[in-house]
Amino acid sequence: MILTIKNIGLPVKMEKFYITTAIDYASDVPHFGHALEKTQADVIARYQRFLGKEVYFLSGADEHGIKILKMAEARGKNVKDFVDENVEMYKKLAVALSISIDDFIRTTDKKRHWPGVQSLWKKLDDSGDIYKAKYKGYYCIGCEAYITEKELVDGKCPIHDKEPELIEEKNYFFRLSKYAEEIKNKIKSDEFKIIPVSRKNEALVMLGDGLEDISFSRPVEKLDWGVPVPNDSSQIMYVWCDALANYISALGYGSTDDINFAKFWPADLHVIGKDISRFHAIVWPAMLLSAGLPLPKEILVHGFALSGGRKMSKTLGNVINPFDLIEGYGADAVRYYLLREITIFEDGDITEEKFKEAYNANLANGLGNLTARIMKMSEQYFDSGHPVSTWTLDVQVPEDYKKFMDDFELNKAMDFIWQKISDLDKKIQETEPFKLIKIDEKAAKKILLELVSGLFEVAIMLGPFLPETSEKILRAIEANKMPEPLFLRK
RNA sequence: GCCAGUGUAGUUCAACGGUUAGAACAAGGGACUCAUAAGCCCUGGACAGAGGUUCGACUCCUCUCACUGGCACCA
Repeated sequence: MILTIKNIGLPVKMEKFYITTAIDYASDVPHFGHALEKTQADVIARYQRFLGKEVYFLSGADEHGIKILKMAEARGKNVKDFVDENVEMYKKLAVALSISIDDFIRTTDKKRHWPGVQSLWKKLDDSGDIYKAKYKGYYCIGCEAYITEKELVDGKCPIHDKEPELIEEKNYFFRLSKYAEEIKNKIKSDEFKIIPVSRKNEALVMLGDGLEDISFSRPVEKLDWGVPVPNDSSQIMYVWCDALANYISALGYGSTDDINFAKFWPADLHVIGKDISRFHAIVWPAMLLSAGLPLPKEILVHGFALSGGRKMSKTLGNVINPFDLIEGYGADAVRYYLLREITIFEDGDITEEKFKEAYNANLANGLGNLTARIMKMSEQYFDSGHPVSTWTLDVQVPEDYKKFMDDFELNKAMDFIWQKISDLDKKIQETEPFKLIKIDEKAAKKILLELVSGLFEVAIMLGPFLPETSEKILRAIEANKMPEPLFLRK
């Protein structure tokens, strides 16, 4: 690419930026919500790279736990094969959506993940925050698992219609209670920042009356699909230590090669869903404090994607498969919808009708058509005498755009870009260069140059959002050629 | 149940204690033609309900209704 961007304020020293998504539970294939979170995180990662930072973008899979064991069993599959297949689909989704992850960590990875998890456990233990105690719970023999009181229907397991036994067992607990005050202060002061503010307030409410210690392991005879507790073969780690540790195990924490850990930790941003905000706002920081590690700088809690205003569910028949949509409209079109039509901090809605409407209005008629009309004129009017590569396209990224991006207001940044697109359409209408060219060639070319510059600016701003499309537009400008239609009307 | 939040045109969102409550998409109409029958211009359409505070409320308060989130060792 010959085109260069001037004046975007590249920092002198290369800053690092460590960003993560949640690791996805490999009990099933990915659904629309996974596509949402990955895409949101991807835009932030791409924007940070654009700012000149050295970005480490991590995603991964959470593959342990009783639920996965059951699911595999129900499908008559070996657990390992079962998670392998599902994880493959998550990786496929990332590729299909152009998610620019640098790394993908799996909790079943004994070489990369387990050493980190076990090191972390030992650290917590060294701090005196791990202790053995009795755990009481309702155990359903049919399920071979504990079920929560809330799951009970008339005091019975809803699946087996049997009363569960109240049993006690010994397992390890983590002294979560010890860190409530410290975490509260860090959240309050934004030293550990939770956005949006509504989630921050929720976290503070949860911390309000202190915390109870949490169960951190399970007896191996109840659950053997997980990471073993160090120095106690009778216990397997429960989800907290195992899953949350992915953020540091991926960087080599606790292994011989921890260069990345030294370089990238603490995380600059954990992108997570509202369903797991408690674990990231409270449990994870407590573990880090206990281990003497710095807390992540920020966590971003996003909403969910609904379909027709309701949760997607097979029974309702409103499930939208991300792969189908990508196949039908292309990755950038799906990204467009996820990033603009769904507000990052709130729940958003998607239906095929809405998707198609937004696609036609904004991608085909808006961006695609604008690119075609500008580039057609450019191709025609700037022929041999105007080699495009010598143009000076001095484009600054507007402050408004930067502000929205820095605040993670992705849909507003998109709105801003589309305002530009609309302005350019109006400008063509008002100045009519296609008529002017016959009367005053010089004036027409001047206007056209402005239009191409405007399109260039749009393409640059679009980079983190629609990488493929941005690239196509930049190439078209560089070649001074009207490209193939970017988005065909559907 | 408790705590917090939301409720504005068909849809998604905006705004402010005070001239005719903005925008986008969708709908209807018009002039154009560089373009993907796209774009541009014009038009119709809304403050959940009931009280109250105020000279005046969509904006503040109370109640009602609806929805959402949190208060879970569900991942």
